[in-house]
Amino acid sequence: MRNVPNQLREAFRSAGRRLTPQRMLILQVLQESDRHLDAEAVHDRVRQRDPEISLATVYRTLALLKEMGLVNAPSLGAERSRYESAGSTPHYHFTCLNCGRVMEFDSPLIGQLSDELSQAHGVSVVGTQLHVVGYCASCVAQMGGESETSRQ
Amino acid sequence: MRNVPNQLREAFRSAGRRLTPQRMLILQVLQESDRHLDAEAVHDRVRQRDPEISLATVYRTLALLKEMGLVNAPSLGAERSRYESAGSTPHYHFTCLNCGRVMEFDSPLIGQLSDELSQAHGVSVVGTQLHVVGYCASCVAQMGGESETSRQ
DNA sequence: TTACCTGCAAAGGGTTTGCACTTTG
DNA sequence: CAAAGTGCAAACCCTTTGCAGGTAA
Repeated sequence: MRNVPNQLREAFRSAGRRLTPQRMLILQVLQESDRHLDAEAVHDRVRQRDPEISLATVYRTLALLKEMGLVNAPSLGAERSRYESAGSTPHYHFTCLNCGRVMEFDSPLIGQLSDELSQAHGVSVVGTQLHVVGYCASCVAQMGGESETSRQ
Repeated sequence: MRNVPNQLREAFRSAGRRLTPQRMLILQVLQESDRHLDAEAVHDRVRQRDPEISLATVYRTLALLKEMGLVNAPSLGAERSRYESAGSTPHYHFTCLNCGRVMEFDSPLIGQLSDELSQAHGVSVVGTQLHVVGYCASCVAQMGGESETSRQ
């Protein structure tokens, strides 16, 4: 467990977490992969180097890494499915990671994006879905200068 | 079961589906709600008018309505969570509705969109997720001038 | 009349957790 | 050493499904 980037060591230390071989391995697998992996895929790859590692540890580690900001979970807020009646104007969503508030918005840029995509790749766009996550104005204000990353 | 918009009737008829009271109720609840509801929330509301309706029916109906394009499920592809190492360039996806091919792309417009959102609403953007669906170039060519609209 | 639907209850499948043992710092 | 982490297996929870009895068209 040497040859570990100090930055990484430090990230764990300052978060009061331990840098275990399992965690390093999982992080490594994610870094080496160029595509998004689900927990099971991570588990499979990790087991090639450490057959003992459990799926539970993979889940726990992914959650931890995500919390630490070392890993992104594109399907952020992997909450249950939500539905809305169609037919209304297309709109996009912003979800606050702190308070969970969902805001809808729209922008002409999205139309531009469709056009750009059509022209560049010759595709025919039927629909777009945009999900932005971050912190809403009031949570930003409330958190002020705190450097703590908040839990979702 | 009269006073039903003919358009709706027709939508079901042409899809070879039946317009049952349960389905109408569910659709109605979704239309009346201004926020996204998960299956359980839909179930709760629907039961206020028909205590007999089951959660299974709600799930089946939501799937059907989504398939018919009458309902949107923002969390498209409610697949399992996927993870990627943070720090890599953000990328977005285009999925072809015909052949299923997935293409990744990127555009500066997305950055602009974040900026726009930040300025307009004072939010702090952490990440964006864009999913575009449509038909890829080769499928468009192959399908030629067919006018059928496809389901999302 | 007959597909298609519904309710019920059980099964699925991804994710989380309790527990006893191990390991990091 | 004490606190954190791990493996295992059971528990969870949302969602799906098999079945037998309804029901729209």
